[in-house]
Amino acid sequence: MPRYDFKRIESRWQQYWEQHQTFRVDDCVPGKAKLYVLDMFPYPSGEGLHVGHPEGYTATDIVCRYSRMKGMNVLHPMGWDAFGLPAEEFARQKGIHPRIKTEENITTFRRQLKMLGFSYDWSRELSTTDPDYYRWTQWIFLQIHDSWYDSQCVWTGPDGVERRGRGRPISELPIPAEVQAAGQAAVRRYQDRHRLAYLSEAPVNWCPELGTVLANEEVIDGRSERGDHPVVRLNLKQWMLRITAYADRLSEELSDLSWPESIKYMQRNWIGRSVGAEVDFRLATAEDQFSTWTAQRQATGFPQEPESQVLRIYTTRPDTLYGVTYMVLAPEHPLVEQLTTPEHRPAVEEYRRKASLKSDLDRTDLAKEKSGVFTGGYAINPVNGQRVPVWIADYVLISYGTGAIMAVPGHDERDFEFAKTFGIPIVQVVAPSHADAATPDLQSSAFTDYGVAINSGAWDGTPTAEFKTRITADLAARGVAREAVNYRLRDWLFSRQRYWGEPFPIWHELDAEGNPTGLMRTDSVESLPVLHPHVEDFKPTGTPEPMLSKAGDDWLYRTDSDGVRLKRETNSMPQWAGSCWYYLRFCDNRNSGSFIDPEKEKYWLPVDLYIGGAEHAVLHLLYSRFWHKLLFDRGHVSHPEPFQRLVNQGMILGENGEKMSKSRGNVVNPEKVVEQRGADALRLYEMFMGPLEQVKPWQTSGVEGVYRFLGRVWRMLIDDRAEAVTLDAAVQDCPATDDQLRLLHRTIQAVTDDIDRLAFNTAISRMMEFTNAMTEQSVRPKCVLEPFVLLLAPFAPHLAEELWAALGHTRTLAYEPWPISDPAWLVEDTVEIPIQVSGKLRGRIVVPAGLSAVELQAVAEADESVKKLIEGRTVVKVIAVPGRMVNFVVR
RNA sequence: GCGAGAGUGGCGAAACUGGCAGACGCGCUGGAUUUAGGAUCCUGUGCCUUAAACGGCGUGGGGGUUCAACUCCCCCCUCUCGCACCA
Repeated sequence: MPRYDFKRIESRWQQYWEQHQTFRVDDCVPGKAKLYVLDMFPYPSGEGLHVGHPEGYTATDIVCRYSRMKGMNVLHPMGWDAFGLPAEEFARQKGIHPRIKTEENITTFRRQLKMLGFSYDWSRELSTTDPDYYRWTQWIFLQIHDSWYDSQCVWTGPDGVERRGRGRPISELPIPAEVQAAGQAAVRRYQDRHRLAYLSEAPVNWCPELGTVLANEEVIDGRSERGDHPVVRLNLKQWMLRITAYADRLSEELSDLSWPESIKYMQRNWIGRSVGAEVDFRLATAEDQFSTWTAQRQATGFPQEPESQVLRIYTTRPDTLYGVTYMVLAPEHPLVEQLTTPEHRPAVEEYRRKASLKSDLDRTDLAKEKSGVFTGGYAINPVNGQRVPVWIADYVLISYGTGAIMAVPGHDERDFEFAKTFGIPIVQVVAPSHADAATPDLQSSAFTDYGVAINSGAWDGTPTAEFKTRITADLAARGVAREAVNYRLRDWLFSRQRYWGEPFPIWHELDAEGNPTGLMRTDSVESLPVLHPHVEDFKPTGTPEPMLSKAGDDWLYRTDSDGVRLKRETNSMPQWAGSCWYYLRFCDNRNSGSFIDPEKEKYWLPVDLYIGGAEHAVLHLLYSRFWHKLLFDRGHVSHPEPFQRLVNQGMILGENGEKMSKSRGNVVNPEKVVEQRGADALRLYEMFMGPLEQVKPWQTSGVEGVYRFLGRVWRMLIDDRAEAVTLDAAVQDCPATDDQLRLLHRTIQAVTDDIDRLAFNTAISRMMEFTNAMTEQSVRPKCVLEPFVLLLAPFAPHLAEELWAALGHTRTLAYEPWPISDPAWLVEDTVEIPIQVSGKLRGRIVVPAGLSAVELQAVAEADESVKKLIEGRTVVKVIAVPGRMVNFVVR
């Protein structure tokens, strides 16, 4: 009667774990090593769980269950990244508050995850939408807002490492005397400009339909990624976080992390550090002013900001200055107005208008032909006094470097293309350094390699690398250039106009007429969280006016104790905010006095193993590191990095080998699989499919396979013809045979090694081999089966618990010691050795184990079958590898 | 274009440091049990030749190193992912 009834078994043990709080973990347990294993917490979508979720979650669960059995104190939490647009869109369509829909979705996700038997400590559950949680998200924002970046500060952190650059309290920002003299308001404005969270007016991607600005990554071909709505560029005042201040540390400190190289590469690439020079070109308004200006510069040096008559460019190739034949400004560049001559004005205006409608992403589309217009203006090349025409073109971005370039078509692909399109001269100033190298054909493509200088006056013959540093130094001495570092990374646009995100703890001061003065105040820490206001409907305003501005006056306005009238900030934070620090809150999710207790932070952090999809390579994982470093600088956390080891699970494809999607009709619903074959079967199958990090297609027949295996394990121990759950007659309390012990210990060894390597697929195959061999035995000793059940437990915990109980145990096996393999049983008495003749397999002999090379050769040579193989041949050489093979090399 | 990873049976895959290629599972062949189906158990299963493999060929293709190569080196092809006017 008791077939393998997974429904009964799984619900029984899930109830047991819940009732006994089996996986509740204490903080700071003395004498036990800690292990913090983290899953990327899900966005609880209305769709419910996807088969991709249990893949990573099962992997971490195996590691956790295994590590507990090895005696470690394991933190394994789960929560919800639940702010975001979908719930708000739903609210807009159905008129139901996003919180209600969000809670409904969380309930579904929680039920589905519990159904899979993951050993989470559910008492640590959190949602980014809980006021108790986002209270601290707002608090961290205030920490960022209260900080400035002192790039010169040299200091030693609690990790004992000396660093340059530190986020420091704004109160410690040195205020220049002239600012101080200008009064309190000037000082406050000065501070605001230096904060790590600041307001800035910049062109952004505005999506009227969604009612919010979007990050560049969220815009595809001028339309929103979500919903495919049009996106326009608007100048809007937005909150920015100064992540660029941390660019160097974010890039450099990657090297100590155990992360996939590809992810580190992507982050470094995203940060995109480049070293070059800023060079000033005097505008050619009147020839004679150039010499006056250079003489002046020689005396005063290179100024922080260029004068109004000067065009500052950034280049990584100052060695090609003699090859400059034109210059390009981004269409938005402030000097365009001044440079444009009357006859070129209409064309320039038209070009600027068109460019303003394109997003950065559109403009950087490589497939596009180069475009641009001549301004009519000229600048003077500081190396040789040549007049150079100045163009505007959208291949130069205002947001990178100085928003202006010197163009060297001979040695830059983009400039080459542009020069070809507009018939601008191309001058060669670099030649290949090897005399025998072919002369580059500058009619067909640019020569971008390093080489030696030519056509560069006295510099001719200087190698590129040397030339770069020397000419930069030379121009710097003349006050017209300086060394400069640039980053591809931009400051993080941190505000959205949505309702369903964290409100900012910021107030704007109003003057007597009710207009903003530009000065701001923050909510006190005690008054957090800033809760969401009631709004009548969730329709976007249709203007860049944030959703929160629909709130009533009681939420929007107040008068401070000093009588100053204040208006609330009505933007909200992006979804990344909550996911930036959730791993910290899991250590101490009930703390009402602080975002985390320092003792607990010190105990649990950093995360030892973080498993999730690669899609967060540069967003979540970079933002999190940034926040963590700021908290580190401000003394709130003790370790400079949050995630020590990162593993990316590979995507699970549909049965047809394509990405799973509703439109392709190849989506597998994990809940259905659990219903038909059980949670243990789903867990086991997802781990058996192949290596964790590999992309792999779903095979329903594969689920059948592991399900059959679970049935075989069941029948290996349980009499499935009996009425109740009874051990099979073959399972006996007797000593094991040598063969059985060898099998057991080999399996223990292999499964243990495989879990350590996260090679769960091979671990499972070893357990299958064990089961196949043991099932053949008519007597199956308990002392062999018990350790096996423990090995199975991390993979198929429900079945393992049930079998453990059937074996007579009354308590959960979750904390039973992990079996240890006895080396004595890992060695065989005899081994089969392949015999090769000249490298080809020709036979096999059975010999005692542990023979040395010399002994093995002697035994092989004495063997009759081997003698036959080499009969009549001349053996030139014999190679014997102990335990492996013998090779007779014959002529 | 640049960067990274990967190409092994009909399919998912294994092979740790160069040492028996294809473990384990799916599928398929034949059989047992069964009224039948299902379930379960047993058997075989890289390809070719063959009555049979103790023969030949086999890890994307070509070359090389080595007694020995999926593994190391060189060239080429294909696929996946990431980046892609960042001066």
